[in-house]
Amino acid sequence: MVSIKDVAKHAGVAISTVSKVLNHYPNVSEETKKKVNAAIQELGFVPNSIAAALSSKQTGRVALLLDVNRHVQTVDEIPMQYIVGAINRAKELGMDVITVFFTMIQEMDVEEMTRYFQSQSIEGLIVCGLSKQDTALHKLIKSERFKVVLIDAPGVGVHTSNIHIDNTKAQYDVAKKFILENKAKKILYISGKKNGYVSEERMQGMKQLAEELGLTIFTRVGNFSELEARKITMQYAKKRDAIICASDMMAIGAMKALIDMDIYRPVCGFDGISLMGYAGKQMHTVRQDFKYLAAEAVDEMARLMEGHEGQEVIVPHQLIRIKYEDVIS
Amino acid sequence: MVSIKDVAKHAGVAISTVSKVLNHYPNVSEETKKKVNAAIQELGFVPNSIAAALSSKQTGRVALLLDVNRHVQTVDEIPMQYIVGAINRAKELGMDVITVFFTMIQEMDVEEMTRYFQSQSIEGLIVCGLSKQDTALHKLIKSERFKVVLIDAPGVGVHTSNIHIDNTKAQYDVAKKFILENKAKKILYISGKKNGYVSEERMQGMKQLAEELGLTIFTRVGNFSELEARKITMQYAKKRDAIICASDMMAIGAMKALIDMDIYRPVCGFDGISLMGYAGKQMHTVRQDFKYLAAEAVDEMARLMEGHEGQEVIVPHQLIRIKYEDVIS
DNA sequence: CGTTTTCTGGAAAACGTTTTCCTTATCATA
DNA sequence: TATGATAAGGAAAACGTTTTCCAGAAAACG
Repeated sequence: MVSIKDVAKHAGVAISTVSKVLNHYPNVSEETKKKVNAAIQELGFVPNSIAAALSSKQTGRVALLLDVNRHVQTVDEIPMQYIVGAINRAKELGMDVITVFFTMIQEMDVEEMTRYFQSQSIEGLIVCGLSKQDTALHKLIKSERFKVVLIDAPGVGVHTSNIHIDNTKAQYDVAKKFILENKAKKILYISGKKNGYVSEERMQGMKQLAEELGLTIFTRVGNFSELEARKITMQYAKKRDAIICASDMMAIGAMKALIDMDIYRPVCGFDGISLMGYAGKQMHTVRQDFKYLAAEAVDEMARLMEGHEGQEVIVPHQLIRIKYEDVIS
Repeated sequence: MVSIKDVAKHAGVAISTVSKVLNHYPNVSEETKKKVNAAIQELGFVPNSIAAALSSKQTGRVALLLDVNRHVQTVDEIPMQYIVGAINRAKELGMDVITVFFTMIQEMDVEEMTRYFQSQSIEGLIVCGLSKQDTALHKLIKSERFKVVLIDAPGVGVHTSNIHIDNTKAQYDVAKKFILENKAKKILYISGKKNGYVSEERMQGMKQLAEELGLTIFTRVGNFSELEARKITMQYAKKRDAIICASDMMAIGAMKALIDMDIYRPVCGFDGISLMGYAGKQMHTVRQDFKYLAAEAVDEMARLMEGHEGQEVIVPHQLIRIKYEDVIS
């Protein structure tokens, strides 16, 4: 393995000089730079990032934390979008590769997590879909031992940023459009997780809307589960004239139930996943660009690593009517 | 940051002794072990894997290479299955973190890849969906600089294993069952990628079957593309009485086309993806357990890293009739 | 012409481990 | 009792960088 040492010898300079060239230090003459670069070329030198990390105490390693519950459902495309978005952006930034973790977040304690990340020399955490019960993770974040970017959860600190769409407004807007268009009066709202941040925000949007329109909205907790939404629909849809779901997966569950019951009710979703295009007719929904969200999260992480303070970032969303033609590539 | 040095001092032993305890060396007395472990506990010592890697020249780092063409289609769940399967198994084995790469395999050259993996101190590559044109990657593999496990591509060497189902047999079996059950005579076969290994194997299965049944099978290259399969179906389905596709995504494309054309033809797929359950009626297909496949690939990588020679691993598949109820969780 | 400042580049410590030798001490064997 | 074998643990080099500090040369200044 050819090292910086060999390069130094071959170029007739000191080790430190090679390092300076490698890291684009200012105080190296053009001439020396050329010599060193020539030596690098000739010897086929490749810097060893492990050694660099050890020496500089900076690994640039970031972990992407995904909730294990999400991909039990294999059709859920959102985690993949996060991964693709994050990794690609990380590469663009020359940031060290992102490692993906599927943690049973609920089951780990702070100690264990800290130990793990520390031993892996991970400096930053991008956390997707944190909920209130994840106490250990909350503690970890508060400890400010790591830079943290939260996707879809609140929290700002010196080392903590968060990024998400305006869920309240999005739910309000899409539901309003949907309700007015369908002249719906008796809404069944299937909400997300109890204690989930986004769930509560979306619920808030529904409440605002209900008040504004003078409607009472019948709500059931669907837990972001397709199956649960299906059951709820089975049970309550007959007496309602429209169904609004806090996620597309639940909207799919609802639609499947309606088909089984052989009745028609308009359904409104949330997320804008491609699967919608396969599963049903066209449908009102909120389109979130998860890849973009993750890419922005990485950018935000980069900011934190440069020493900036945490902040809240709101990314835009779109109201769409999704259908098969939109998702086929 | 408390280091091995601090532990040594606190326990009143030498640095090397602590290291030996950490790595379960045999020649350490129980007494010393206890002292050291106590010190580790008291100081909250966490070993630094970066330093260990540098010193031992063993990182245990493995990269999972996924073809970028695959997840342009956001609904393709297979890459995610690979990721989950591989990462979870890696964790079980205590193997070092798996890094996920989305490569435009065709566009990379050997130098670039080698440099990248070398600089990241990556020792093993799990490659998914290699095809014949990927010359650079082929060179890289032949160079035997890295341990390689190929998923769905042939190749065995001292440092190279491969793992896959028996594609020929699977295609033969599922097609036979499908054809006999539907009493089909005029088959349209939509094949995978030209020059793709699995595509050719599956094609081989079809040929065997055609010969055996005395049928001529009309084949078109679908390139594993839903859209392409849709077009092919539009063009040729009328004159055929059944459609067999080399992948479920293409089967979905075909079914969508049939709906648009308002004609019925039985369709046979391959892969057993959950999306099938959402997109259509029930359908014959071959179920591959991609998570398991990836997990086995990681096991195989572990074997290679222990110094064993490469080998070919065939994993089992299942013939199934997939439907919505099977995939909803 | 002497003095200070600015530029370059080198020497060496440091990062936190692993690993290879050595040195004792203990023990069994002849 | 002498001799070798074995067990336990220590000292120090090595891994490949970064980074701090220092030295010398050249340039700028008065």
